[in-house]
Amino acid sequence: MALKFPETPVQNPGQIGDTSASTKNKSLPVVSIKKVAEISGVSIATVSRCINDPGKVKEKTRLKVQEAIIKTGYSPNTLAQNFRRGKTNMIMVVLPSVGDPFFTNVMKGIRTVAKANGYTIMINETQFNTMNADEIGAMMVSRQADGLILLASMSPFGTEILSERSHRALPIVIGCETISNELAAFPSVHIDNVAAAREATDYLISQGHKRVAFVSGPDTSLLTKDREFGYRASMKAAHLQIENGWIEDGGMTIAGAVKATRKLLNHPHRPTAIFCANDEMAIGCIHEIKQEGLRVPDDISVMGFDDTRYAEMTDPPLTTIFQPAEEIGERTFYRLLKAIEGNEENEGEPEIIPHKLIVRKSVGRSAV
Amino acid sequence: MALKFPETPVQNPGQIGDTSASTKNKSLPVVSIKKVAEISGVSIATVSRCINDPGKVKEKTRLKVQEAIIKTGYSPNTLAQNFRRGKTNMIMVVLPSVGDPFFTNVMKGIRTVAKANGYTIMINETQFNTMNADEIGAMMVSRQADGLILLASMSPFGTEILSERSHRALPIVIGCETISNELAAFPSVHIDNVAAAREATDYLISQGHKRVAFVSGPDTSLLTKDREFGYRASMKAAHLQIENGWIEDGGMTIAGAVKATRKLLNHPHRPTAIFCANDEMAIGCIHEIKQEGLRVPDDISVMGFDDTRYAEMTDPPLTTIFQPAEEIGERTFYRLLKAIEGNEENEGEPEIIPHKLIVRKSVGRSAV
DNA sequence: CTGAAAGCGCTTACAG
DNA sequence: CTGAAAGCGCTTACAG
Repeated sequence: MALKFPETPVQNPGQIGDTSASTKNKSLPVVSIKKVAEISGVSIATVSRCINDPGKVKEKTRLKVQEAIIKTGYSPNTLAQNFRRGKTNMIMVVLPSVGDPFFTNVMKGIRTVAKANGYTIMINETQFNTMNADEIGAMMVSRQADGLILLASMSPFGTEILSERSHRALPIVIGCETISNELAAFPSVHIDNVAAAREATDYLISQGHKRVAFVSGPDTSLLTKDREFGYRASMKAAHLQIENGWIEDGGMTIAGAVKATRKLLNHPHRPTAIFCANDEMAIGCIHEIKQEGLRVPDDISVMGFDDTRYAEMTDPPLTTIFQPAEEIGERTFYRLLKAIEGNEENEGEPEIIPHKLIVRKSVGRSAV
Repeated sequence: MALKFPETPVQNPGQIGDTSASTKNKSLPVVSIKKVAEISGVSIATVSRCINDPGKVKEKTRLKVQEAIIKTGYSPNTLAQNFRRGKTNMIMVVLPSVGDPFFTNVMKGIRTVAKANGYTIMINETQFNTMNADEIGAMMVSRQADGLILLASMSPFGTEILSERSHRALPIVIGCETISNELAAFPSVHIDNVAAAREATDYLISQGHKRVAFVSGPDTSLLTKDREFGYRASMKAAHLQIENGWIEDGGMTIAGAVKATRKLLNHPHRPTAIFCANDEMAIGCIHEIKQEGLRVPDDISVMGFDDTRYAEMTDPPLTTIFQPAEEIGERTFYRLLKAIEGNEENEGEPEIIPHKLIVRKSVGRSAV
């Protein structure tokens, strides 16, 4: 079995420490700690102390060094610091897409706690691609961050590798996403997607709906599967049948939901209510229903999931499940912090955050 | 981040490396190049060559090393590599907020070109705070990325520092945002916001509107100022007066726009058309207009800006200005690449990407 | 094709 | 309070 070596070797990396300014690239030579030491007439150790532990340095020395730092415009080479310390004080958040409104508040929560603990956040988007184990593994071993928060869906395939590796590389916490058995060893923070979806469907049924359809995400999304599972459980408990074609994949996007909705509207047994696995799809769903000349909720009711800021903006305003995104973010970071510090106590235990049904105007009583 | 991750899972990880595992933190000692060299009976230089320039190594040696790499689960310490090479192959993108739909396609464009050139993207959000020169400066000197793409608004205050710094640290390209004089030395890629806003306003006027209001972003946003400028220019050219209170700050958010719209609706000379500086605010604006029992566009017309994926979803669908977000992203990265390579030729020259007026249904003929 | 060695810029015990 | 020195893990001329 062949090892994966980098496809492109580094070309002409240039001479490090070369002080001759190139003609093309105008950047001046970067000042190192050595230069500062030289100018201020102390050792590099002392310069380092002035920056990292000023209390240990005599006032007079410190001022001398400070002056040299200002004069030279010196700033420590973070690359060298990180390398030397074996720590970056940076954590990486992996999410599906930067433009997904759901993550606004998750990030807010993460950032709040991160900032308070001296960590910088870097975001990496998968751009809707399901992360595979290799990609996550690569991040884990890259050491470019002290920990990893995974908010993106993972391909269930090959994830066993991770649990094995997890003990030799970066701490990981999984947020929002439901996790597979293979990843059960990782800490996770999320709502109970099954229960929430069940509650949503129960509500639709309580409004007299008997023909309830479900717009799901892609098969690879465990989270979606959980929501689908909750929907199925609710229907079953109410002795309602799910007809063939009532579950359509909307790909978690507006465009996908529009297509899925079109199919549902053309279904021989047209549903009276459509439960979308996220608000984004509910937006597309409502749009398509109206496009077909039908009314929401008079003709068809629509239920969303997430309660993003757009949920209140749809016409009619969307009835949906609220996920406490900010809180999930906060807790996710908190647990990562514990894992980084080696103090994570409930490692394998998922932390369940309560959700809430938000009743607005997109669900009405069934006409049939 | 270099994606170097052996495809093969580690065998018997417990037996590898020394066994001084701490009790609390379960992570095993990480394997270094030295260990691999030892096991395969070659020098670390050769191990390094196997990874970075396999062509230079004898087949037989390579296989031996490969075996040791697989056996140990070795993966190069990226921190050390980056430090040693003085290069990260990573570029950092700074944007205002994760969850802003506008950036979906900008990022898509950036990522496409970045990937093709072997760069990894890291995203940093300012979380709606205007970046100040110091923050940008800190990123620039941190060397944690090879270049910086700024998509967030910058406080105009203190930016002179940057132009000074720019010649001693990271290459920067500014995308989407209009730039101030102080930053004029940086390459930038954006649409002509003044012209686009003028065109939008001209269109409203062409539909018979004489009382046109403008919902702006915060004062710190140059981009918004440009759009406001275009609006003013159009009104002036049509000899239409802008009444006091017709320009309201909506903070670029839905909530802000709702408030701004409320004020506009209560204005003694109520506008017949409202031009919002972005789609996000237009969504809030339409919502508030309907909330007040008025119709769009029958009673009041609404114009957006950006043409995000939600523009088509509003009811009525939003008439707006299309920004070729993906193209902006591509061009922005391309210019950054040139700057990193020291080949940027039109450094100070902004690159203007064409915009387009998209007519949907939120603007009608003025009733008055 | 391979190894010994220098060195990237920093931090930190250690000794004074 | 300060300096000399070791060393983090890697890459790469240089010499063979």
